[in-house]
Amino acid sequence: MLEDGYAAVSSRSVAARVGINAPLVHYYFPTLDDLFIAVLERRAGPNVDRLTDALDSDQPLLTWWKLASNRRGAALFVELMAAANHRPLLKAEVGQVAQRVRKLQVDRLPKLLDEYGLDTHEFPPVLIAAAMQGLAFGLVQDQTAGYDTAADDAAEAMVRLLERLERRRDASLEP
Amino acid sequence: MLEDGYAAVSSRSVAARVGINAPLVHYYFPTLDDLFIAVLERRAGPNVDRLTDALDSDQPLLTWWKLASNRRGAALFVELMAAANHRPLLKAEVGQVAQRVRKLQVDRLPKLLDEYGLDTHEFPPVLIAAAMQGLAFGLVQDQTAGYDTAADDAAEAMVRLLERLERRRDASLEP
DNA sequence: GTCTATACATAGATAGAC
DNA sequence: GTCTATCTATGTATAGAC
Repeated sequence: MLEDGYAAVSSRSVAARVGINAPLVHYYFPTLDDLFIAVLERRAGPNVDRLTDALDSDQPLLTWWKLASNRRGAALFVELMAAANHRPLLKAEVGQVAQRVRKLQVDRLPKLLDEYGLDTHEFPPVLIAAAMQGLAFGLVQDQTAGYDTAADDAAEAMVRLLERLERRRDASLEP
Repeated sequence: MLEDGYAAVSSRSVAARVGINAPLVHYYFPTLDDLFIAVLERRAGPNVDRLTDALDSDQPLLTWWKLASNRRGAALFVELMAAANHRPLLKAEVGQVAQRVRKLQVDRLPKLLDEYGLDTHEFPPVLIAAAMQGLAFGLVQDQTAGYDTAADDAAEAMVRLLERLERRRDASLEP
């Protein structure tokens, strides 16, 4: 899926990779939808756990940012998004995962933003959440594609910005 | 492509839509790569022009934001990204377009950010550019998928934030 | 330009032997 | 569980008539 795109995932290609025959893939996953959904499910659980840990860590925003900047995760996400566009069952699953993640973030952000000294009226939690995810995704996508070095510069600037915020939070929490 | 994903774009499916025969598609576009690249090229030109106009308008950031929030554009972008993952020729074209857009943005942002009263040291142009694109893309993607209303809330918050910035710029430009 | 006919690869999925 | 054999649909692409 990462190498050749979701369209290259077939019972035959999967079977060849694992060294079995195509019909056996259908024995475990009756339809390809089942297989795609299984891929999503297997990733979703651990990722939600990692996000939870990040938001509970010493440097919530910075740790979250690094998590969201994972290249494999972003690449897989593109494929799942594109695949979901014409696989209704998969689309519903992606939607459920997205909601769980968003809820987790929005529940914890009000307290965190306050600690960072950010005005939640000017920067609503839901906007911060979308910005973190969207920006990380966009930068990683650019970096992976290797279009130019602008994305690298932006990523470094973002890390510096978050480090400043973490220092500010530390200072306000332990005066 | 928007309805069923890039994988559903075949000489047969395209021909059926336009009411011609499959081989005729190959007459105009020898390979499918040529067809995908033509789709990209036809969109790219006008979009770069629209972005240029936006950055030259009365409300540069707000106009740019609305442009970046276009649903059709975002959906098409997902498909082209995913398709480009396993079509080297298309990938190179996407890369060139991305560079042109990024350069346009980064060239004009320093002056604009100054007018908006934003410190370019704290918020480098390349970071702002990536944030605008990434955030808009993420929100539109969520909205199109219809996962929940969080994306709508975030989009509204973003527009309000940008409107405040535009007012601040107006005040500083015509005192 | 546009068509029919066709070559050839690969897809999803099932039947049934072992 | 795992296999072989197979059905049927669809894909990219080309040859060659009109």
